[in-house]
Amino acid sequence: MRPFKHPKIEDVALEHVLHALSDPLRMEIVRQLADEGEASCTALDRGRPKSSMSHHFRVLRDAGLVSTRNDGTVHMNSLRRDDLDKRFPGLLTAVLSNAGK
Amino acid sequence: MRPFKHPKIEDVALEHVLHALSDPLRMEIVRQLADEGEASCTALDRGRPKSSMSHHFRVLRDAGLVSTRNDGTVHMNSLRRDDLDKRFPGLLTAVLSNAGK
DNA sequence: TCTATAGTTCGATAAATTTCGAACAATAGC
DNA sequence: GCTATTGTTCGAAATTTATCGAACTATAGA
Repeated sequence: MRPFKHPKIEDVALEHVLHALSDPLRMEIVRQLADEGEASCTALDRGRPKSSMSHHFRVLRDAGLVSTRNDGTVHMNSLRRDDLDKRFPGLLTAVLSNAGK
Repeated sequence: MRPFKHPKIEDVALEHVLHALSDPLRMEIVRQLADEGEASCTALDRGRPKSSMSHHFRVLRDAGLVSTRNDGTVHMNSLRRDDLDKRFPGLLTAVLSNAGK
């Protein structure tokens, strides 16, 4: 499996970030990544099938929120926090501090 | 025309706010309301038909972002900034300071 | 090489969203 | 009451999104 394509942070649109975060499952994923650092896809499913999770991680990657690296058979996902803080100062902090509401 | 129903601010979900803001036209509306205070629906259309604007304003109202009051035949819309700042501290500021990106 | 594991991709279906014209409702002003 | 203005509601079509099973790919380890 080839490494994934991640958008350059300057190409990331606020609109896409907000859309990615407007799904409860994706918000929960982002929240957990913020709390716990890296995580594999299966570590964050909630009994949902792999194909659904794969879809959501792709949305998060395409929106510039998440970075995925290959480690053996496992895909480790992490929040692109530094990138996002640079591109949209204060946004992630505000969102995460209000997440779950 | 009866006054509109606006959700109580404590019933507003972050998820719905982010979804409402993930549309470029709605983001632009919110941005202008933040800049210029109240505005009528037609003042913010961009050549779009009335029914489309009405739809977007309804999404914004239902998401708790916008308040609409009746003034004669005109509907004046304003951002529920105080309510939103209370419910989601820092969120609107962060979004608006990054809007347009 | 064989097998188990992790995740992607494909295809189909269902649900939600966007868009806009047309008909309708409410108010202001004459 | 009549008319113009503002905006809503309805209905339909087009697009996007979510969901999930099934087939497939890639890697680790025995």
